[in-house]
Amino acid sequence: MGRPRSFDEAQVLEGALALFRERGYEGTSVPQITETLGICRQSLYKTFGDKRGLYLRALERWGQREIDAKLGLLAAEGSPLENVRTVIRGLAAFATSCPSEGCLTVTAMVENRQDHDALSVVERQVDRLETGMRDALSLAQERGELSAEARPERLARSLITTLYGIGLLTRLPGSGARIGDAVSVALSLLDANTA
Amino acid sequence: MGRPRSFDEAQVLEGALALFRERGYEGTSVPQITETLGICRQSLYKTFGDKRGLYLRALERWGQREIDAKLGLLAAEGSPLENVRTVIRGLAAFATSCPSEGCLTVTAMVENRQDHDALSVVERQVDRLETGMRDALSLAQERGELSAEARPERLARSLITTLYGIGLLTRLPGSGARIGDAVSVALSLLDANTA
DNA sequence: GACGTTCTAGAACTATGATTCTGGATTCGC
DNA sequence: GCGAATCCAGAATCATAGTTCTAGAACGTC
Repeated sequence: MGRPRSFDEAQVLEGALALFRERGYEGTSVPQITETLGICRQSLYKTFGDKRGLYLRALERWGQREIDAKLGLLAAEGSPLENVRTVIRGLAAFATSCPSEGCLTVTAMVENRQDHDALSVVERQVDRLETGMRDALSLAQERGELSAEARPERLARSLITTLYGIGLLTRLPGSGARIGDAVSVALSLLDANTA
Repeated sequence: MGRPRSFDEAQVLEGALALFRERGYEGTSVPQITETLGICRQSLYKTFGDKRGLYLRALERWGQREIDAKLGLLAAEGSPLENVRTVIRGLAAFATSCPSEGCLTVTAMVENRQDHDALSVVERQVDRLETGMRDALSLAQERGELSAEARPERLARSLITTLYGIGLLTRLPGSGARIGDAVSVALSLLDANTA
C-alpha cells in the first residue's frame, strides 16, 4: 500500500557518512545532504526523524563497518600477533593514503562533547576494538608468540591510544612522517614482547 | 585621548579560551562570550576584528602557553631523559584530572578541517613540541642516557602521536585506564632504549 | 571646559540553519 | 479505478547565528 521508497536507505546512509566525514556534523547542512544524495527533505525527516537521527545512524554504521572489518582481521586464522600487525599497518596505510577522509569516530569524540548518546556509541566502538586487540594478544601469548611477561590488556590499551592518535593526526597535513614512525615504533614494541 | 579600555585583553583571551575549550568554536556564541567575559560586542569586534579573529588569537595563546611550558621542562637542568618522562607524566596527569577541559589544539585539528590558517598554527605548535622532545632525546643520547641504537627523531614522533592520542581520548569518559596504560607503555619504551 | 575616542546597552540587520507545511504527481494493494 | 501512502518541489516558519548600527555615558587630552 502506497508508493515504495525510491531510494536505498543504506546508500543514503553511506552518502551522509561521507559528508559528515568530510565536513563534520555542524559543517554539513540539510540542504547539502538532500542535494548531494538526491532525496527530498520530507523523505529524510520521515526516515531518520531529524538531522541528528541521521547522524547517529551514520555514526553507528561507520563503527559497525570499520570495527567489524578489523575484528575480522584480528580473529583470522593464522598468527594472531601477525593479525595485530596487519590491523596496525592497514590503518596507517589508509590514514596516509586518504588524508582528506578522516575517521568519523575521531571527529565524533570532539564534536559531541556533551552529547551523552553519541559519546556512548563512540565508547562502545572503541571498546570493541580494544577488546578485539586484547583477545588477539592474549591468544598470541597462549600460543607462545608473545612472551609470558607481556601484558595483553596493557598493550591493547596502549595500541588503541596510538591508533586514535594516528586518526587524529591525519587531520594535520604533513604528519606523514609522524604517523609512519608511530606505526614503526608500535610494531617494534610488539617485537620486543615476542617470546 | 579617549576613554581607556576597561578590560584586560589577556584576561579576555583567557576567558574566551576557556569557553572554546569547553564548547568548541561553533558551540560558543558571541552573546555567550560577551556575557561571560563582561564586555560588550563593540569592544570585542573593535579589538579582535570578529569571532574568528578572537578564536585564532586564543588558539595562538594556548599554544604559546602550553608548549612553552613543556619546552621549559624539556630543557631544564638535569637528566634530559627524565625531563621527557616528566612531560609525559604531567600531560597524562592533567588529562585524567581535568577531563572536562580538553586541549584546544586537539579540538582545533578536527574543527578546522579546511581552514588553512588555523591548521598551520596547530602544525607549528605540534612541530615545536616534537622538536623539543627530539632535542631532549638527542641530548640524552649524547650523554649516554639513551642507547646508541635509539633513534631520537623516531621516538619523538611516536611519543607525540601517543600524547595527542591521549589528548583525544580525554574526550571519551572512561578512558582513564587506556590513558594510564598508554603512559606506562610510553615510559617503558624509554626504559627499553636506555643505555 | 570642549573635543574626541572608547565605552555600554540595546535594537536592527542579514544570513542561514533546521524543521514543518502545502499541493500535486506517482505507484502500490485491493 | 480507488484509496492510501509516498514521493517531489518549493514556500513558509521559527530560531539563532554573526555582525553592524544607534545613542548616550565615561574619561583622558588639549
